[in-house]
Amino acid sequence: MPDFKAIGGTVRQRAASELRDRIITGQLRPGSRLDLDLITEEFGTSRTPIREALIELSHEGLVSIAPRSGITVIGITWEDAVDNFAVLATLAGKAAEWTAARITPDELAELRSVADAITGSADVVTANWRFHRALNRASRSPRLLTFVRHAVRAVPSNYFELFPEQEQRSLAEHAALLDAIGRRDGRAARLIAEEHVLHAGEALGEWLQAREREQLTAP
Amino acid sequence: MPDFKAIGGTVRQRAASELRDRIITGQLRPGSRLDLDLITEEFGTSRTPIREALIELSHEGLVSIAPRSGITVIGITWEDAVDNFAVLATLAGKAAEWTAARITPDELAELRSVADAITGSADVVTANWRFHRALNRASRSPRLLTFVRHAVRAVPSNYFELFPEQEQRSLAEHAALLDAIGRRDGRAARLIAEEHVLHAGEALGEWLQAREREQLTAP
DNA sequence: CCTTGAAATCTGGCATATCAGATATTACAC
DNA sequence: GTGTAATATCTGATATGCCAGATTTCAAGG
Repeated sequence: MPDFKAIGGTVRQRAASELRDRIITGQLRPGSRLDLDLITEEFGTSRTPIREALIELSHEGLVSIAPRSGITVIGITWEDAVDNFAVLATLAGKAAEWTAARITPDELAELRSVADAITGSADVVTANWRFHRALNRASRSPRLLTFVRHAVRAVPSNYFELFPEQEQRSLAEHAALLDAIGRRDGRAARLIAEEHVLHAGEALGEWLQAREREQLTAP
Repeated sequence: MPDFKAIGGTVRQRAASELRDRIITGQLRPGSRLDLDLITEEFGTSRTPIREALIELSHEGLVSIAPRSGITVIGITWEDAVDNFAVLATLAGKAAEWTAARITPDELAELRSVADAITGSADVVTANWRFHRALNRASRSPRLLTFVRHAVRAVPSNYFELFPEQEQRSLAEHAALLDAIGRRDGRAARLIAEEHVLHAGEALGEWLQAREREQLTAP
């Protein structure tokens, strides 16, 4: 979960982050066309960094760029968002599996303490994020991490602050996961991690679905 | 498996494709620095498209761009390449699961005929690619497809032509997969597809490992 | 000899102008 | 009215040039 609230250094990164969020949150509707010069004007910069930000989003499947023709928002439906979370769950499962196989005793101890730090933390969201980051990193797979990054980017940036009520179940799942990793049971770790993330995805799906109904009712 | 031998239209796409291949195949070694102006000169274009191509590769985790400092090849070790294939296997498994749940009878019939067309085809590689593409598309998940694309891009472009001896096992696995999908057994489809791709990954791993030993022996 | 800091230099980020493919428009023939 | 081809226009792609942050160099001070 990189770039978490980190609004990057370069104009390009900031623009990509901002535009991504507008698409993911539905401010920019699928099918709508984007005017490069208009965005340029809004951001008060030149076209180059905006253009490059949009190229980035096109690789993420959020917009479609037709050479010398136009830029169209593809966006993600709420079904897509749930799919994305399911993919994230699959990736997290694989990460947990590899972590179980590759983690060192020191890292495991560290991971446990990071997990314990979530309880009673003033900033549960960040603490939780740290846990998952440590977990993923322990997989020692830079390749896998790039995929996790992509999946996390497609999650609305404010999502992780939305469901505090999930906290109890989440903590229990963390404990079970750590237990499996401690036993070096990769298969179990994979299943638990996958379910864990999937649960969060289902909650997101319900929220998005409800919001879509609202928007249809009172546009 | 998109962009298969499609060397894109724009300079940026061609450059990205070419540079990616040099990194993946090891022509550009990890740790080596890239000179933007040098590459520009080689491609006979301006810096903009080359720069954008490198930005793309940085998102794929293949190079590291330090703002106003330098561009360094990260590359992928052969362990990374195997990891990448394992990720692809995981994604393919998920795609097969969803395909089993979402495929229409028409699509299934079409998929069977595409599978049959592999046997005795003059171009087995392309026929095989078509099958996997159809399989993935039937999952009806644009999100998942973007991830599959990313994973496929990190596979050496000539890899799929390297191991004809795998053909028999491959065909048997395709049949088993189609059978599972026909039964709408998502769980089985996922397992079979995952194993299927993993087998290919293992072969790649052995090949890369052998090549690395060669290079260490006679550099 | 090591530290420090200022200047030279290197490098990518950004701004701007121009180019070319794609699309829309218009005029004309039928 | 319909089809078509010439043309005007729109839009991203590319070429250049300049700028600022990062790094290196090197000399002065200790």
